[in-house]
Amino acid sequence: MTNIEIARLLRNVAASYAIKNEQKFRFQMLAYLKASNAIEHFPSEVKDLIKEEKLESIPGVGPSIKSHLKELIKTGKVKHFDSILNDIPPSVFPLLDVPSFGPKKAFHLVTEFKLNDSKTVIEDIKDLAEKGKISPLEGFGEKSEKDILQAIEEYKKGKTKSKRMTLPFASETAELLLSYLKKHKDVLVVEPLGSLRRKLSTIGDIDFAVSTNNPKDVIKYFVLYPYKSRVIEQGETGASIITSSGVQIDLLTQPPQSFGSLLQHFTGSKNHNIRLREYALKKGLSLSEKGIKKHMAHDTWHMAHFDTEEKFYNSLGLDWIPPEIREDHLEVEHARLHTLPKLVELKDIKADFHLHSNFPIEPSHDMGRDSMETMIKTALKLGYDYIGFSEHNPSVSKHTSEQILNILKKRKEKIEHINSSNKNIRVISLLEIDILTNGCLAIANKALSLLDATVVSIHSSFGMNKEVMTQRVLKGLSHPKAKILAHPTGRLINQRNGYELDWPQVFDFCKKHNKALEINSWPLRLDLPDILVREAVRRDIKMVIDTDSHQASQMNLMQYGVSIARRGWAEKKDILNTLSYEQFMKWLKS
DNA sequence: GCCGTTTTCGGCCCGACTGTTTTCAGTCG
Repeated sequence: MTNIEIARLLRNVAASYAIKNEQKFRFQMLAYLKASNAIEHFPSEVKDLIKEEKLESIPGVGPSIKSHLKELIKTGKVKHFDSILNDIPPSVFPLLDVPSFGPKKAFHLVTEFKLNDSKTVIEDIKDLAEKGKISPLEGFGEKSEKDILQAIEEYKKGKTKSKRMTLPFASETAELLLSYLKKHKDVLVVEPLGSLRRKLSTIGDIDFAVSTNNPKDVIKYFVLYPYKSRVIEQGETGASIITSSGVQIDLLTQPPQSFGSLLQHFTGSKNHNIRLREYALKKGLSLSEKGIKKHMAHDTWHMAHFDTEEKFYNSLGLDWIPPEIREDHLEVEHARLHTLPKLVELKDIKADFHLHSNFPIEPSHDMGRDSMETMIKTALKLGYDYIGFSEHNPSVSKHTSEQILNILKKRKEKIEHINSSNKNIRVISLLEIDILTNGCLAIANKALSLLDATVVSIHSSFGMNKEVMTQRVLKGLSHPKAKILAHPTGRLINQRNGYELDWPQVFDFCKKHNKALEINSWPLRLDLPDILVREAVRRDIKMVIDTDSHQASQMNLMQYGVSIARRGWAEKKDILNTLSYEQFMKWLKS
């Protein structure tokens, strides 16, 4: 059973508690939701943690849920869960993925109409709404019946509660609206926030905070956005719309003197804010997007306002926390103790090691579009001191080993020529080499000896089981020339999950043998994922941030890789392409 | 059911919005 499946099961248990008696089981419900959320995003699989006796390292998993999870993995079911879930028709749960459906509404409709088929329940409700059978029910009306149809329509188009867009797509969508909002005279400051500001690799919906003294007109203007398809809600301080491309955009406003609190609140994450409010509550303070409320004598409250985020955090006795790490992963503790990491920044980057030029290498996979010279020019513009070219190895099936040797000799001469004629930048001769299914590198040692080092990666047979795949990767990486494992999980966001690896074993290997893991900045990869970066940082594994550019214009994707590194708490010392050329070459030959 | 810089017991984040109500319940972020 995967973490995602377990998380769903726990979510269903929480929903069942809410349906049975939300008041009575309020805290059980919250506890199960918390555990569900934590497990869904935890870097190690529950079944592995059980083996390693480390289940309690998941925040929100205590003695009770721990024993339930052990039972689940051992027997495939949990008596306690069954006893809770048994009273609830299973057809309630698929509805929880539909926007605007929560446990109560789903249960109400399922029992009212005796809808017992989980496979058809969404369609069944759609039929009932179309026939006008829902509006007469107590607690429902004409409008809510229409809203149900709308929500199901959007669900079927793919806007489920978990469907997310890629970071660059979200950035472009945000940019359009940003320039629209800035045209309004009462918009003093506008910032894209939420998951976009925290630089998640995927974005759910786009949030904006506006500083204004005239929220009414700003909101009116916002909901008139030409590319909107409809308005979801509209209030006095905020509104939500859906764009014609199906993206939800939320807007919240505050006057300038409270803008800091608004930024803080709207940036999230939800879990970070919950942690922060729990922390504040112990000091007798109550936090919201309006400011910090302090309980005074005679049951009165004093509200403190903050125009900047720094002042907001500082007034709680905390250092300002970079948005990328506001995920309730101990950052509040570190902020209190003044031990937050100094995260790596884009300006620290001095090199890029994963560049595909158009050198005629007759590669095994896609070739680059631009010449080495063009990419070098771009590298200089980006302020890099050195770069590494890593074209795919020449196709093995189409060449003899002699031909491969000749191609690489020519490439070596070319790079040597570049280095002797251009003193502004150093070029390292690398290659991205396939790790074959048997763990061998795709080209022979004689050819490899023409290179400074190699980047290695998996491009075939993704379906191997975890143990075999791990041995394959480690064997490939054990070659003395292999120094960097590129896009280590092989995932493509929204397209494929990547292969399975035994991560503790991979980390240990890298540490012992001086190998680096790549953080690949390609928008659909962003691989290593942030949670594995965090684990690598904890274990002092070195990483490199690369763009995997196939043309010069893509070299500015570096920013996304840096974002992922920052989300994983990486500092300058963790990232090898912050080193000087000499220091890096020393590592490369180590 | 979880958790600890007042606590191993007694707390548990906060507010907005909508629809259906006439003071609230449900959902969301």
